[in-house]
Amino acid sequence: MVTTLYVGNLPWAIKQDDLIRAFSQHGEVLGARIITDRETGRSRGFGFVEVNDADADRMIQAMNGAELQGRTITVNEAKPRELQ
DNA sequence: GTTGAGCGTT
Repeated sequence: MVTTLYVGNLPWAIKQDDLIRAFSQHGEVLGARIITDRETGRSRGFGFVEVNDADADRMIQAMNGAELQGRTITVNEAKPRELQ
C-alpha cells in the first residue's frame, strides 16, 4: 500500500531527490514530487511524497517539523487528489 | 535574481 504525504514549507531550491533522500531515512519512499507553478515553472515550495503505508505514520512524526536545507518543513497526510 | 500559506499533473 502507498500513502501520499503532503510536505510544505519547503525551500525554493528543494529537489525531488532531496525529499526522497530525507524521507528514506525513516521509511520506504516510493516516489516524490515537487509542485511547481504551471505558469512560471518555479517551485511552489511544497510537494508530495509517496511512502509505504506501514511507515507513513512514523515518517510523518519523524519528518514533520524537521529541517531541510535550513527550513523547517511541514509533513502531513495528503488529501486525496482523486476520489477512489 | 523576488515570495512563504498552502494540498498536485496526467
